Amino acid sequence: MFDLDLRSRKPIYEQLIEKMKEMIIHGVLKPNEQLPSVRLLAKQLTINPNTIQKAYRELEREGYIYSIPGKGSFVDNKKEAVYSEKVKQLEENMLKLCQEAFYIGLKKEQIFSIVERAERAIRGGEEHDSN
Amino acid sequence: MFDLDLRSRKPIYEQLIEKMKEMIIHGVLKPNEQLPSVRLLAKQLTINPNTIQKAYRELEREGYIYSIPGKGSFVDNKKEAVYSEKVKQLEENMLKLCQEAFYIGLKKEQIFSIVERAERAIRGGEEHDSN
DNA sequence: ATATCTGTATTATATTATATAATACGGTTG
DNA sequence: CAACCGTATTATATAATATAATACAGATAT
Repeated sequence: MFDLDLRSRKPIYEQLIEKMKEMIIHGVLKPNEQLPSVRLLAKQLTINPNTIQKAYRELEREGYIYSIPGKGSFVDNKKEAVYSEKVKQLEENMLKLCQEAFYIGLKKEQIFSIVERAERAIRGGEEHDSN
Repeated sequence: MFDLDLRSRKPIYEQLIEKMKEMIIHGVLKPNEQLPSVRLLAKQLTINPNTIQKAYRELEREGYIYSIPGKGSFVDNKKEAVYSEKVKQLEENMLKLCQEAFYIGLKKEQIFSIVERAERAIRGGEEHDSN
Protein backbone atom coordinates (compact mmCIF):
# COMPACT_ATOMS: atom_id res chain seq x y z
CA MET A 1 0.00 0.00 0.00
CA PHE A 2 2.81 2.37 0.85
CA ASP A 3 6.07 1.85 -0.96
CA LEU A 4 8.95 3.27 1.00
CA ASP A 5 12.65 3.60 0.35
CA LEU A 6 14.46 2.33 3.41
CA ARG A 7 17.80 3.42 2.00
CA SER A 8 16.80 7.00 1.41
CA ARG A 9 18.39 9.82 3.40
CA LYS A 10 14.81 10.92 4.00
CA PRO A 11 13.56 9.38 7.25
CA ILE A 12 10.98 6.62 6.99
CA TYR A 13 8.45 8.48 9.10
CA GLU A 14 8.72 11.52 6.83
CA GLN A 15 8.18 9.39 3.76
CA LEU A 16 5.14 7.88 5.40
CA ILE A 17 3.77 11.31 6.29
CA GLU A 18 4.18 12.55 2.75
CA LYS A 19 2.66 9.46 1.17
CA MET A 20 -0.37 9.57 3.42
CA LYS A 21 -0.84 13.30 2.93
CA GLU A 22 -0.88 12.76 -0.82
CA MET A 23 -3.32 9.88 -0.58
CA ILE A 24 -5.61 11.89 1.66
CA ILE A 25 -5.45 15.01 -0.47
CA HIS A 26 -5.95 13.06 -3.67
CA GLY A 27 -8.90 11.20 -2.19
CA VAL A 28 -7.31 7.77 -2.33
CA LEU A 29 -7.98 7.67 1.38
CA LYS A 30 -11.40 9.08 2.07
CA PRO A 31 -12.76 10.98 5.10
CA ASN A 32 -13.44 8.80 8.14
CA GLU A 33 -11.84 5.83 6.44
CA GLN A 34 -9.96 3.69 8.92
CA LEU A 35 -6.22 3.47 8.52
CA PRO A 36 -4.20 0.33 9.19
CA SER A 37 -3.33 0.07 12.86
CA VAL A 38 0.08 1.04 14.12
CA ARG A 39 1.13 -2.54 14.76
CA LEU A 40 -0.39 -4.02 11.60
CA LEU A 41 1.23 -1.45 9.33
CA ALA A 42 4.50 -1.98 11.14
CA LYS A 43 4.32 -5.67 10.38
CA GLN A 44 3.34 -5.15 6.76
CA LEU A 45 6.19 -2.74 6.16
CA THR A 46 8.61 -4.59 8.47
CA ILE A 47 9.17 -1.37 10.35
CA ASN A 48 9.16 -0.61 14.03
CA PRO A 49 5.72 0.35 15.42
CA ASN A 50 7.22 3.42 17.06
CA THR A 51 8.15 4.76 13.65
CA ILE A 52 4.58 4.35 12.44
CA GLN A 53 3.25 5.99 15.55
CA LYS A 54 5.57 8.93 15.07
CA ALA A 55 4.12 9.48 11.60
CA TYR A 56 0.54 9.09 12.81
CA ARG A 57 1.13 11.50 15.68
CA GLU A 58 2.41 14.15 13.30
CA LEU A 59 -0.41 13.56 10.83
CA GLU A 60 -2.90 14.01 13.65
CA ARG A 61 -1.16 17.16 14.85
CA GLU A 62 -1.50 18.63 11.36
CA GLY A 63 -5.16 17.67 11.13
CA TYR A 64 -4.91 15.03 8.42
CA ILE A 65 -6.11 12.17 10.63
CA TYR A 66 -7.64 11.60 14.05
CA SER A 67 -7.00 8.73 16.43
CA ILE A 68 -9.21 7.15 19.05
CA PRO A 69 -7.53 4.93 21.62
CA GLY A 70 -9.04 1.49 21.48
CA LYS A 71 -10.69 2.06 18.11
CA GLY A 72 -8.14 3.14 15.57
CA SER A 73 -6.92 5.98 13.38
CA PHE A 74 -9.06 7.57 10.71
CA VAL A 75 -8.83 10.09 7.90
CA ASP A 76 -9.95 13.50 9.08
CA ASN A 77 -13.07 14.95 7.48
CA LYS A 78 -11.84 18.54 7.26
CA LYS A 79 -10.51 17.81 3.85
CA GLU A 80 -11.30 21.29 2.55
CA ALA A 81 -8.96 23.02 4.95
CA VAL A 82 -6.20 20.55 4.28
CA TYR A 83 -6.72 20.91 0.56
CA SER A 84 -6.57 24.69 0.43
CA GLU A 85 -3.56 24.65 2.71
CA LYS A 86 -1.83 22.38 0.23
CA VAL A 87 -2.74 24.60 -2.69
CA LYS A 88 -1.42 27.65 -0.88
CA GLN A 89 1.84 25.91 -0.12
CA LEU A 90 2.18 24.74 -3.69
CA GLU A 91 1.61 28.25 -4.98
CA GLU A 92 4.40 29.48 -2.76
CA ASN A 93 6.77 26.85 -4.06
CA MET A 94 5.78 27.64 -7.62
CA LEU A 95 6.42 31.34 -7.07
CA LYS A 96 9.86 30.69 -5.63
CA LEU A 97 10.81 28.39 -8.45
CA CYS A 98 9.63 30.88 -11.06
CA GLN A 99 11.65 33.65 -9.47
CA GLU A 100 14.70 31.41 -9.51
CA ALA A 101 13.98 30.59 -13.16
CA PHE A 102 13.78 34.25 -14.12
CA TYR A 103 16.83 35.02 -12.05
CA ILE A 104 18.81 32.43 -13.94
CA GLY A 105 17.60 33.74 -17.24
CA LEU A 106 14.66 31.62 -18.38
CA LYS A 107 12.02 33.46 -20.35
CA LYS A 108 8.32 33.46 -19.63
CA GLU A 109 7.61 31.53 -22.81
CA GLN A 110 9.99 28.76 -21.76
CA ILE A 111 8.17 28.37 -18.47
CA PHE A 112 4.82 28.36 -20.24
CA SER A 113 5.98 25.56 -22.49
CA ILE A 114 7.08 23.57 -19.46
CA VAL A 115 3.65 24.07 -17.95
CA GLU A 116 2.02 22.79 -21.10
CA ARG A 117 4.37 19.84 -21.29
CA ALA A 118 3.37 18.99 -17.73
CA GLU A 119 -0.27 19.22 -18.68
CA ARG A 120 0.22 16.78 -21.55
CA ALA A 121 2.14 14.42 -19.26
CA ILE A 122 -0.78 14.40 -16.86
CA ARG A 123 -3.35 13.78 -19.58
CA GLY A 124 -1.27 10.98 -21.05
CA GLY A 125 -0.69 8.53 -18.22
CA GLU A 126 -0.44 9.46 -14.59
CA GLU A 127 2.92 8.35 -13.29
CA HIS A 128 4.84 9.09 -10.16
CA ASP A 129 8.48 9.62 -9.41
CA SER A 130 10.20 7.96 -6.50
CA ASN A 131 12.03 10.79 -4.76
CA MET B 1 30.15 36.94 3.05
CA PHE B 2 28.21 33.75 3.56
CA ASP B 3 25.43 33.88 6.10
CA LEU B 4 24.66 30.44 7.45
CA ASP B 5 22.08 29.10 9.84
CA LEU B 6 23.89 26.93 12.36
CA ARG B 7 20.61 25.81 13.90
CA SER B 8 19.09 24.59 10.65
CA ARG B 9 18.37 20.90 10.10
CA LYS B 10 20.22 21.41 6.84
CA PRO B 11 23.92 20.60 7.34
CA ILE B 12 26.35 23.51 7.31
CA TYR B 13 28.36 22.07 4.45
CA GLU B 14 25.22 21.75 2.32
CA GLN B 15 24.27 25.34 3.04
CA LEU B 16 27.75 26.42 2.03
CA ILE B 17 27.56 24.41 -1.19
CA GLU B 18 24.23 25.93 -2.14
CA LYS B 19 25.30 29.48 -1.32
CA MET B 20 28.48 29.18 -3.34
CA LYS B 21 26.71 27.57 -6.27
CA GLU B 22 24.26 30.47 -6.36
CA MET B 23 27.03 33.04 -6.15
CA ILE B 24 28.95 31.33 -8.93
CA ILE B 25 25.94 30.91 -11.19
CA HIS B 26 24.78 34.47 -10.60
CA GLY B 27 28.24 35.82 -11.29
CA VAL B 28 28.83 37.22 -7.82
CA LEU B 29 31.89 35.01 -7.81
CA LYS B 30 33.60 35.21 -11.19
CA PRO B 31 35.63 32.63 -13.12
CA ASN B 32 39.16 32.10 -11.77
CA GLU B 33 38.41 34.29 -8.79
CA GLN B 34 40.16 33.01 -5.69
CA LEU B 35 38.00 31.78 -2.87
CA PRO B 36 38.83 32.25 0.81
CA SER B 37 41.13 29.49 2.01
CA VAL B 38 39.78 26.58 3.97
CA ARG B 39 41.31 27.73 7.22
CA LEU B 40 40.52 31.42 6.78
CA LEU B 41 36.88 30.82 5.97
CA ALA B 42 36.67 28.43 8.90
CA LYS B 43 37.91 31.17 11.20
CA GLN B 44 35.60 33.79 9.73
CA LEU B 45 32.55 31.57 10.10
CA THR B 46 33.77 30.01 13.37
CA ILE B 47 33.36 26.60 11.79
CA ASN B 48 35.65 23.61 11.68
CA PRO B 49 38.04 23.62 8.67
CA ASN B 50 37.02 20.05 7.86
CA THR B 51 33.47 21.23 7.25
CA ILE B 52 34.68 23.85 4.81
CA GLN B 53 36.87 21.32 3.07
CA LYS B 54 33.96 18.96 2.72
CA ALA B 55 32.00 21.65 0.91
CA TYR B 56 34.95 22.61 -1.29
CA ARG B 57 35.60 18.98 -2.18
CA GLU B 58 32.02 18.52 -3.31
CA LEU B 59 32.00 21.79 -5.25
CA GLU B 60 35.15 20.68 -7.04
CA ARG B 61 33.68 17.26 -7.78
CA GLU B 62 30.70 18.95 -9.41
CA GLY B 63 32.90 21.26 -11.44
CA TYR B 64 32.04 24.54 -9.78
CA ILE B 65 35.53 25.21 -8.47
CA TYR B 66 39.05 23.89 -8.80
CA SER B 67 41.70 23.63 -6.12
CA ILE B 68 45.47 23.69 -6.35
CA PRO B 69 47.44 22.48 -3.31
CA GLY B 70 49.70 25.24 -2.13
CA LYS B 71 47.89 27.93 -4.09
CA GLY B 72 44.23 27.97 -3.26
CA SER B 73 40.70 27.30 -4.53
CA PHE B 74 39.22 29.15 -7.47
CA VAL B 75 35.96 29.51 -9.34
CA ASP B 76 35.90 27.19 -12.32
CA ASN B 77 35.77 28.79 -15.75
CA LYS B 78 33.46 26.26 -17.37
CA LYS B 79 30.57 28.42 -16.31
CA GLU B 80 28.57 27.52 -19.40
CA ALA B 81 28.36 23.85 -18.51
CA VAL B 82 27.46 24.63 -14.94
CA TYR B 83 24.88 27.11 -16.10
CA SER B 84 23.11 24.81 -18.52
CA GLU B 85 23.19 22.03 -15.98
CA LYS B 86 21.45 24.33 -13.54
CA VAL B 87 18.82 25.27 -16.12
CA LYS B 88 18.18 21.64 -16.89
CA GLN B 89 17.74 20.82 -13.24
CA LEU B 90 15.44 23.77 -12.75
CA GLU B 91 13.31 22.68 -15.67
CA GLU B 92 12.95 19.26 -14.10
CA ASN B 93 11.84 20.77 -10.81
CA MET B 94 9.43 23.03 -12.61
CA LEU B 95 7.93 20.10 -14.48
CA LYS B 96 7.44 18.10 -11.30
CA LEU B 97 5.84 21.01 -9.52
CA CYS B 98 3.50 21.67 -12.43
CA GLN B 99 2.43 18.05 -12.51
CA GLU B 100 1.71 18.21 -8.80
CA ALA B 101 -0.24 21.41 -9.33
CA PHE B 102 -2.39 19.85 -12.05
CA TYR B 103 -2.80 16.73 -9.98
CA ILE B 104 -4.14 18.75 -7.07
CA GLY B 105 -6.49 20.61 -9.34
CA LEU B 106 -4.88 23.92 -10.29
CA LYS B 107 -5.70 25.17 -13.76
CA LYS B 108 -3.21 26.26 -16.38
CA GLU B 109 -4.37 29.84 -16.11
CA GLN B 110 -3.67 29.88 -12.37
CA ILE B 111 -0.13 28.71 -12.95
CA PHE B 112 0.34 31.31 -15.69
CA SER B 113 -0.75 34.05 -13.31
CA ILE B 114 1.74 32.82 -10.74
CA VAL B 115 4.46 32.97 -13.38
CA GLU B 116 3.54 36.53 -14.22
CA ARG B 117 3.40 37.51 -10.59
CA ALA B 118 6.91 36.10 -10.20
CA GLU B 119 8.04 38.13 -13.19
CA ARG B 120 6.71 41.33 -11.67
CA ALA B 121 8.37 40.49 -8.35
CA ILE B 122 11.68 40.15 -10.15
CA ARG B 123 11.33 43.40 -12.03
CA GLY B 124 10.40 45.24 -8.83
CA GLY B 125 13.27 44.63 -6.45
CA GLU B 126 15.44 41.57 -6.38
CA GLU B 127 15.23 40.02 -2.96
CA HIS B 128 16.24 36.70 -1.55
CA ASP B 129 14.63 34.31 0.86
CA SER B 130 16.57 32.70 3.66
CA ASN B 131 15.63 29.04 3.44
C1' DA C 1 -14.67 -11.84 31.74
C1' DT C 2 -11.31 -12.62 28.97
C1' DA C 3 -8.76 -12.61 24.90
C1' DT C 4 -7.51 -9.52 21.43
C1' DC C 5 -7.50 -5.77 19.17
C1' DT C 6 -6.75 -0.45 19.33
C1' DG C 7 -3.76 4.05 20.60
C1' DT C 8 -0.33 5.79 23.67
C1' DA C 9 3.84 6.17 26.51
C1' DT C 10 8.42 5.12 28.33
C1' DT C 11 13.14 3.55 28.56
C1' DA C 12 17.17 1.69 26.58
C1' DT C 13 20.04 0.80 22.72
C1' DA C 14 22.04 0.89 17.91
C1' DT C 15 23.05 3.33 13.89
C1' DT C 16 24.10 7.02 11.01
C1' DA C 17 25.20 11.73 9.60
C1' DT C 18 27.15 15.76 11.00
C1' DA C 19 30.61 18.44 13.15
C1' DT C 20 34.59 19.22 15.85
C1' DA C 21 39.44 18.49 17.30
C1' DA C 22 44.10 17.51 16.77
C1' DT C 23 47.64 16.35 13.70
C1' DA C 24 50.34 15.56 9.72
C1' DC C 25 52.24 15.84 4.89
C1' DG C 26 53.58 18.17 0.71
C1' DG C 27 53.29 22.16 -2.57
C1' DT C 28 53.71 27.45 -3.11
C1' DT C 29 55.37 31.87 -2.13
C1' DG C 30 57.79 35.74 -0.28
C1' DC D 1 62.89 29.10 6.19
C1' DA D 2 58.46 30.79 7.71
C1' DA D 3 53.78 31.25 6.53
C1' DC D 4 50.54 30.34 3.84
C1' DC D 5 47.87 26.89 0.65
C1' DG D 6 45.04 21.99 -0.16
C1' DT D 7 44.65 17.45 1.50
C1' DA D 8 44.33 13.41 4.55
C1' DT D 9 43.67 10.74 8.76
C1' DT D 10 42.07 9.42 13.28
C1' DA D 11 39.39 10.07 17.25
C1' DT D 12 35.53 11.99 19.50
C1' DA D 13 30.97 14.41 20.41
C1' DT D 14 26.37 15.21 19.20
C1' DA D 15 21.77 14.76 17.33
C1' DA D 16 18.39 12.47 14.56
C1' DT D 17 16.59 8.28 13.32
C1' DA D 18 15.16 3.68 14.12
C1' DT D 19 14.68 -0.41 16.70
C1' DA D 20 13.47 -3.19 20.81
C1' DA D 21 11.00 -4.38 24.77
C1' DT D 22 7.46 -3.24 27.76
C1' DA D 23 3.45 -1.34 29.85
C1' DC D 24 -1.23 0.78 30.46
C1' DA D 25 -6.00 1.83 29.30
C1' DG D 26 -10.02 1.85 26.10
C1' DA D 27 -12.93 -0.92 22.73
C1' DT D 28 -15.01 -5.13 21.06
C1' DA D 29 -16.41 -9.70 20.01
C1' DT D 30 -16.87 -14.30 21.63
